[in-house]
Amino acid sequence: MCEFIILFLYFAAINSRINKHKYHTKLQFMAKELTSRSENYSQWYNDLVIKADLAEASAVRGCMVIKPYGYAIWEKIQGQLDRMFKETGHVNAYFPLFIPKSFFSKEAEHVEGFAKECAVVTHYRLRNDDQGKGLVVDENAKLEEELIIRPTSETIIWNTYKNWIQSYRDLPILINQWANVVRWEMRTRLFLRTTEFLWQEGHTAHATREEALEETLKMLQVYATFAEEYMALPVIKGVKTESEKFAGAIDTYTIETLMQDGKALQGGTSHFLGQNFARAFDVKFLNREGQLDLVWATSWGVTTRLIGALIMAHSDDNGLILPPKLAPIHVVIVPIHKNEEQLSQISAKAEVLKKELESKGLSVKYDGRDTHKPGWKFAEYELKGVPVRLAIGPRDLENNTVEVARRDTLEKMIVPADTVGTYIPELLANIQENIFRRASGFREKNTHRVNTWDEFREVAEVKGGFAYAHWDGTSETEAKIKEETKATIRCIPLDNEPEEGKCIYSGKPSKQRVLFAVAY
RNA sequence: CGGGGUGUAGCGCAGUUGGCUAGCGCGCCACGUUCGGGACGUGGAGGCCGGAAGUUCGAGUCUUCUCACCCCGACCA
Repeated sequence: MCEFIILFLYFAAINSRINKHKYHTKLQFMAKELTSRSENYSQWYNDLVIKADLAEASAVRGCMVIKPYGYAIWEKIQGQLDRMFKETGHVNAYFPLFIPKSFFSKEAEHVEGFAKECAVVTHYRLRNDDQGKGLVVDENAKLEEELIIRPTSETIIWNTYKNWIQSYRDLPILINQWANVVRWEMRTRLFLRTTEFLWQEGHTAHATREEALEETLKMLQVYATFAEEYMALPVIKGVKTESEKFAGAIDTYTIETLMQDGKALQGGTSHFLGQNFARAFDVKFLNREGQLDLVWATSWGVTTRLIGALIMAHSDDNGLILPPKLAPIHVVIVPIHKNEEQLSQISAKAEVLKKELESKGLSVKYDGRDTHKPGWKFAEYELKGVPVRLAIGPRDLENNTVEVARRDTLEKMIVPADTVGTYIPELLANIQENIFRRASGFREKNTHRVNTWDEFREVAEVKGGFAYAHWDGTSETEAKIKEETKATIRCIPLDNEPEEGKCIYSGKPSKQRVLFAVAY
């Protein structure tokens, strides 16, 4: 308690020192060449992915190259999620990219759901054509059984689990894998929907229904915590309707997020698979009572799509805004100098600050390149969403100060150089919080409780955002609503309060509101 | 997979009723002056005009086919 008070007073003292030197400037310039959100939101997104150097289209239709800066964000996401999976008792493993076609047909709903978008390997050899047509498929090298490139791994995994499980003592199995999957999509967009994408898929096996259900919800909560605390993205947890659930699941749980254009984006899913896959692959175990029983299953995943969510939730017309906890670079230091001598003095000072900040666990980049002017660098790092920028010029050398600029608000202030080591970590925490608060505020402003069909249509077709509305619980009504407005039921929220009402479409009685939105 | 659009230098574009050595801006390279919000000057490099076939004395330009990408629908994380 005593330490706490001392610490508090210490920070208060620093803050008052900073305030003396503080000035605010709201910057009005626009980043060159970046389409504004109001002009064309979807173009803004495309521009941003390219200009921030996150990814680009590849020579392969529908597939992207994730560039180093984009991949660095994915590595931050992976790193944190992997820690959280381990903390909840999971281990990593790896299963094959190829799945024998026959495995797929074993679970009826599952095939039904994925058959339309599978890439299939039919041959295993190429040869040089005798007629000079170049390299051709060797028809003599046809596979006995075609291989599917995994769109998801339930089938190969449950085929394997069958051999691992004999008794309740072999359970639970709590495995995750980091992998790539392929789903042959017609229309693709960088990060949001590509033919090949990276993801993580957890596959667990349990002795009881209760335990599997608990696992499903536990991992949903891991995703929700990750989204809110790391991505600074508020989520709504819920369960999918029959028509929106995973092919082969009993229930699909989801975290739903809202993007700046008013469209919803599913951030992660956790499936309660019941005994469906155990039945399909004949995975039985001897329970404590000495009876054979089918194993209970879950699976759960998030994909590189999260990077798309990160971009669309927070960024502005100047470029990316990354939450500090997922930013590859926390702080960039830019020198401002008139000559070589000044540059070397400033560099020396910058290196000291860099070391100090790095000792606090921050990732710091000093950009001492002489090939670009400071203004160019400012714009560049704003485009890339680096949360904090320090600028050091001759005036700062004289006054022993640095200029601190925060990316989320574009505010600039002068602070004493000696306080940087304590001030910056605080500022980063503050930015993380502010971004989350801003996204939450946006979501609140764009969440509507609607009671009539007209109100509903206005949200779906004009205003955008989430609509809480009564629904009669039938797939028919759900399909009609989608057909007429493009809005879908994102989920039935877990924290729903029961409420008597009438379905906005059919007028039939309803016991609760469900969450509707037009979605990505 | 249906409807619409675009392919000319790394990127964004111009290129006339078919005609001479295919241009412009940005970027790139060299040198110099600059550097507290995307600097400027001078010089330079860079093109099988998406690909194939055809019409023609002659094709970036006309015809056919093909491929890729973008936008709108159906499908999806």
